[in-house]
Amino acid sequence: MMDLHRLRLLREVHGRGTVHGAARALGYSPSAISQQLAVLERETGTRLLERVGRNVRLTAAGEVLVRHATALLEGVEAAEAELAAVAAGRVAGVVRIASFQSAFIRVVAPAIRSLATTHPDIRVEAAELEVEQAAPALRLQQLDVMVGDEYDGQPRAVHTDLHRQHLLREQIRVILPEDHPEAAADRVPLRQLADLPWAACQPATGHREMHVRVCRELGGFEPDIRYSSDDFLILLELVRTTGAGALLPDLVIGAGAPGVAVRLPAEGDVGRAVFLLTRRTRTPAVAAVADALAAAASEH
Amino acid sequence: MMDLHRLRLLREVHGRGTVHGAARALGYSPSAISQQLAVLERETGTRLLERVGRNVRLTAAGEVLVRHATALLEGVEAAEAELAAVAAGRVAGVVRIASFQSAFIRVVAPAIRSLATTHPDIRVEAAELEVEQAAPALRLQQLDVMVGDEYDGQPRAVHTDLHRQHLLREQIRVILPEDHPEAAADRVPLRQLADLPWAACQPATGHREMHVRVCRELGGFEPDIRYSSDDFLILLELVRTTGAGALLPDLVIGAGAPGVAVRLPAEGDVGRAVFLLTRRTRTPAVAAVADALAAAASEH
DNA sequence: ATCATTCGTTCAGCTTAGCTTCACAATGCT
DNA sequence: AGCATTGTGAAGCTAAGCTGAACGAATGAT
Repeated sequence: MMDLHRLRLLREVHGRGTVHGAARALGYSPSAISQQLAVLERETGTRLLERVGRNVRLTAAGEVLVRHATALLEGVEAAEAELAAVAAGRVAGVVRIASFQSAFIRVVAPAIRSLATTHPDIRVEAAELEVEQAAPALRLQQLDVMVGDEYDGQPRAVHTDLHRQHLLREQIRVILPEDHPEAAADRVPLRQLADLPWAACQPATGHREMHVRVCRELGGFEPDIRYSSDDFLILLELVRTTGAGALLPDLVIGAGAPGVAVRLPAEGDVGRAVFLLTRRTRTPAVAAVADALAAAASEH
Repeated sequence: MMDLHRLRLLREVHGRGTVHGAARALGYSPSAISQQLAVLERETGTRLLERVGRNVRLTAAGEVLVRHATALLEGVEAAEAELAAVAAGRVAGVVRIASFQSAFIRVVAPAIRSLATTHPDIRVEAAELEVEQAAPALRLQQLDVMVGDEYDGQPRAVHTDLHRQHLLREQIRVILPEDHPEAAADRVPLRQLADLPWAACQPATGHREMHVRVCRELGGFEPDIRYSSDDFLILLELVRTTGAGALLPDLVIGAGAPGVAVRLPAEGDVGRAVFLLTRRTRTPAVAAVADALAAAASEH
């Protein structure tokens, strides 16, 4: 078992370039450093230092080891910091979140904001990422929380080894140009919109499949999807400027969208569920983040 | 400074749930474990264990520490493994590459293939990622090598702290439907293609800007970009099926594309440079990967 | 060319971290 | 109640790891 103390000495020698310098910096005699590094070489069966002039330089193997050493020592510092925070009764740690766009804006961002005051020792890292890519990352510990969506009638893959928590349910709205004749009524019959050009996400996405399915089942027509983008905000903008229609969940609309009409389909309700996924064993920090996300979601 | 040995004992106790079990497993007396953990508690100023019945259980702080401990111990194992490989004269380590799509297929993938035999101890992780996002990741050590592209006349941001290495230069080709009248000649005058619908990448990408600029400068017209995707293979398919045109670099074409005509613009040459970026201090493993990428690139 | 200085390493000697053994209190099974 | 099993503490021993002195090699000043 490699010893951290020896690695610290090695790193210091690498940083200062001389054994004496490292000894002075760490409050040891040069002899101690030399002996410990000799032990490290014996343990690993590798030459780590070579003399050059009256100084020493690390060998290639030494460089390799020093890289790992710095990483490990940083890890120790992180451990000490988190432990100190936990000991003081606060929840701490790094939590990495992945989310799709609209939940990112409406749920994740507000949650991060409130966590900054309720749990200042939790460092949240967030990225926009698709659900399908995120599940493996969750298992590999590269990710701690992921926020996913699931349209009615299009169940996602079930991950029995992961913990799923419901966040919110929302309605799918019909988005029309303000001056569209059908925009007068509160509920819009989809079958009247068979000739409308549509804006939707790229093929092979949940939203695109939902769009096509809803038009077929409730509207009885094949939609003419003329514009596509995976960016919901762009879809909204496309409706406003090109006069196309769109089917968008509540989260995208938020408080309301200027320049477009937001209606419900007359034929029936279509919904979307938003949920979060974590590993089954939650750290306190992950639990706190999950709670904050649930609270932010309940605002909608 | 926290000691790895104590952390190992803590982890073992956590895993087995009893001090005696951990002692048996590690070949110590139970007393030794107990004493070392007491020292750890004193050092950190935290209670890590609590008695439950005649066994012990970790406190919340203990759980936190044990999580860091396992990560650190894994790090030590990785260090030992890499050091052993290096000592045996082989180059080892984990190298993370980011690349854009076409270089991924034509350069990165073949390089990975050849590295598997020339350097079996290098573990290569590769992801498709855009250049602009990758430079910060490179600095943060989340990434080791990135492959980027640069169209003539559209220089990328200069990163003086990173090392840039030229990989290859390629021509931009005019891709036409096979039955297009201009496809008869070897070199196609762009000005004859002013009325052609075009397929190109999304707005605000290097390729899209190049496309518009080339049409304006060499062709003297504003292109009617009707189809857009950031996936070059989709663009190629769009040309084959919809009859649109495209401007694509050699790497996308590869050995040749069935069903379309690949020509050069008559008005002059447009090129694209492909390069790689690493941090200035390269580890042997990163250097080996860079060499393999350069070799794979020289095939084109 | 010579000498003083600085460097890294080695050896002897000492201190103490860390182990074992033994003893003891607390718990749970029969 | 009796007994095995658990975790912890005290005493004592071994060896890891430190200091200080001595030595050879390299460098820079004179």
